[in-house]
Amino acid sequence: MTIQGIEDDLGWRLGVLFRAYLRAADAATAGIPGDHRGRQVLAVAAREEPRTQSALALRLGIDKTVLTYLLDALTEAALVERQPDPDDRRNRRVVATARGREFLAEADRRMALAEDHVLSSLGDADRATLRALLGRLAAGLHAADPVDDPCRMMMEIGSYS
Amino acid sequence: MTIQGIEDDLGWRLGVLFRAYLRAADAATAGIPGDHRGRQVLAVAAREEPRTQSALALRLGIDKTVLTYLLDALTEAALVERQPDPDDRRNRRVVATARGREFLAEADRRMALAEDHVLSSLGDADRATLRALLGRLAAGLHAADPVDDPCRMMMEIGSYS
DNA sequence: AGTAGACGTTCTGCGGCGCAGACGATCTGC
DNA sequence: GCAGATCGTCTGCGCCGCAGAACGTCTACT
Repeated sequence: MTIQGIEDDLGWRLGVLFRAYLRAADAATAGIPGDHRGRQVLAVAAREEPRTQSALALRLGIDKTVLTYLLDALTEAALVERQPDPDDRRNRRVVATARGREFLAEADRRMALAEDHVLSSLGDADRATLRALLGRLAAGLHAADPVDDPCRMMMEIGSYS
Repeated sequence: MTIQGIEDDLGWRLGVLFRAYLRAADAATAGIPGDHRGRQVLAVAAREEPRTQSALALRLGIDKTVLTYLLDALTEAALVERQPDPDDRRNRRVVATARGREFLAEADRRMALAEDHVLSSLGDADRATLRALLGRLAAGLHAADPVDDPCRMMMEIGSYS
């Protein structure tokens, strides 16, 4: 009924959704160091075994300095290990331990429930549609991510006022 | 091709999208104190004139202590004013100045371009679908927000391990 | 072989923000 | 009037993104 309320704002919608997701995800991953981020690190470590920590951080979109102490915590909990790369001793391969894989399986089970909780406003078909659209969008954005400088976008938009 | 890559994760997709949106939005709102958050405050102030700062903060999902210095910056730039409420002198009504409304109109124009940039992977029909789904989702989540304690969700999920 | 530059990881410092707690000013119910 | 609640502000804590430096390691060039 409002002329143009804030709920029409894409940023507001994304913010509300993202915050709700974060709270649900952190509740579902309580017990894993780093909560939802720890689970994401664990998931990539278990399923992709990235060659370098930088690659892992870039993939997750988190800062490499944050990944350092996230890995410290996960290592201390014996969920992952930093293995020296014999081919290039600068690199640290991050691999999940057996215990880490168990935690990941349990965390994934709980995350599925948390996601259902967040998406509970939508029916099954709409959830699938939303996931698909988000997937295409994120894939495109992540591919363009390293190159995506605001400067170029600003050139499209033009200077202020 | 991966068995279950991280790009299948809802959280990863949301994170990539949200971060991309934030960067685009902050670039588009450069010049407004508080960047994209300043614009949101300005938008609510101009279009809804909330009775209290608490209501404004709750509506935007930001912390009231953050809103305090966001309003300080916006006030110093003469975009909004804190007006004492004659009915209840504890409250501060936040209203946009004429200059604030001009800035908001310009910012909205630039934000529309920034959104197009973020959503450029999608066709017009898919963008509309995504916006609609996000709108329903955010509306439901925001309505449940104040009551949405992780504890209740955890009861649905069950205890760990 | 030797050296300069590039790369990966870690550490430090800065700034922003969510969160909890405290405080003064103000309103409301008894 | 007075106790308790509410609103706005301030302070302190912790997390995280970002920039920069330091150190070990690899690569390329001479």
